[in-house]
Formats: sequence, C-alpha cells, structure tokens
Amino acid sequence: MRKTGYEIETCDCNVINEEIIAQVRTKMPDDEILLNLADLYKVFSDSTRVKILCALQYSEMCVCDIASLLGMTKSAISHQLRTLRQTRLVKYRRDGKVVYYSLDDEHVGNIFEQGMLHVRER
Amino acid sequence: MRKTGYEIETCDCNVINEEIIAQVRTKMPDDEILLNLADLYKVFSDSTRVKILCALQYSEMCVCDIASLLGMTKSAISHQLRTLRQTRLVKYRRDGKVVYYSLDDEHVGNIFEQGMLHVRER
DNA sequence: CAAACAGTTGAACACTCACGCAACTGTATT
DNA sequence: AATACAGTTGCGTGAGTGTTCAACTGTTTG
Repeated sequence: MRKTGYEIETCDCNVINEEIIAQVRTKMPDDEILLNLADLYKVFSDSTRVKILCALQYSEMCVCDIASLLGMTKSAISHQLRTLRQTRLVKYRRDGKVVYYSLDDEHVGNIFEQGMLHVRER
Repeated sequence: MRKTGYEIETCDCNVINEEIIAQVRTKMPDDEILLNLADLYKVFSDSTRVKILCALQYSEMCVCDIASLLGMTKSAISHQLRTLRQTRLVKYRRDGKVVYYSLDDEHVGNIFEQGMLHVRER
C-alpha cells in the first residue's frame, strides 16, 4: 500500500463539473471499504496464490503436494499460505506431520468466475 | 511478478499424495489463464484505481474532477488511467480540452459485487 | 534419545510500482 | 501569434513484496 497516512486534500487543478463531483461523492462507499476491497484483490493479484486457491477448489492438499504441483519450494508455498491464512481464505488441519489446507471461503469460487468471464473474452 | 522465465520444475520435497496431484493437475486451467487472471486482479489491487473505477460507475468524469474527488494530482490520476486504459477497463472521449473517462467493461460492476460480499462480512 | 521429515519463519535480495515533479502536447481563447 | 489550461509522460524515489536460504519447530519412527 502506498498512501501512508497524510491524505492531502488538495489537487493541482480546478474543478470542472462541481455538481458531478458532489453527486459521486455521496454515492461512493466509505474509503475504508474501498481500501479493504483493494487489499482483497491484492491477495488474488499473485499467480502463485491464484494457483494455490485454484488447486484447493478441487481438493484439500498438503504443503508438499502443492509445492510439487506448482514446481516450487515448500518455503515459497508456506509463505503464500500464510498470507492466505491471514486473510481467512484458507484453513488447515494437522494430520501427524502433515498439514492439509483447504478453502475457507465460499466466495473464492465466485470471485474466480467473474474474473474468468473477463479473461476469456480477449 | 517474480517468476521470470526459467520455471524450475523441481521442488525440495517428496510427493505425499501422488493421485491427488495428478487429479488436480488435469482439472486446473492452463497456466496462462491463471496468469492473466492474476494480472486482472492486480489492476484492482490498488486503492486509487479501485476508487477511480468505483466513481466511474456513477458518472463519466474528466481527469480534473477525479483528481479533485480523490484529493490527488492530475498526474497521479493520469498515470492510473493509463493502466486502466491499457487493460480496457475504461474508455475516453475528448471534448475540447477536456477528456472524459467512463467504464468500458460490463464486468467491473460484477467483480466489485463479489468482492464487496467478502469485505462486508468481517 | 536420535534421526528423519513436514512445515514455518526471519533476513536478505531483487524486483516492482505508485506518486510527485517538471517538461511536454494539444486544444481553445484572445 | 501568444496565453491559458487539460492532460500526458519520462524520470527519480521511497515503499512494498515474492522468492531463496538457512535455521528453526513439531511430530513420528527406530
């Protein structure tokens, strides 16, 4: 995230359509909501995480198997799973030494679908 | 994006559930599709771009007015509009000196909706 | 207890990127 | 032609981030 804190309320230009600005401003969701929205999409903006989430749609999987499936190290996968855990998109269960991950959000599939509609069209 | 080119096909661990890996692999979409999907969400992963797209849902707007609405410079807005143009999420029309931007993709609203469902829940 | 192994974590590094600045283009007005 | 102004763009910068490496935790097995 870039904009840390200070939020300048000025801009370097004149307003052209004051009414439109006022109208749009009343209709816009709160800043915080839009910020959370951007943060959610940030999770989906890395191809490794997308692949992990996509794989988990079909089956719960352990770290080793995900790493093998994607041809990456356990460490790299574990780091990304941490992000997915923190945003509560995945959950896990332990079975001996093995940790199995699975989806923890019924929206993941829907979010993918909407994106796919856009991607497949071009 | 990190993974530039070389795509190592090995991982540092043993496979635990070979069958599951094989099954999931057949069901997964092509790598390229998932990469494009991540790139699409990357556009939505910045709060400035989210705000711009959100504002344009209610009305077409010129650069000055968007800058005024968001309290940012014309330059910053113009930079982000460039990204949105390149991904064909917005289009523009010129009216004298003023350039009006508007949404160029009927999926934007749907993508927002799915994200909102997730965001509002916690 | 020791060895083996699945998984996690912190530091370091390379790379990406949003923003402001300043210089520029293009259009309208006088 | 000159001025004014909306918008764009290249550059520099500071902040963020995905991966690797190495050291670690936790569990199982001999």
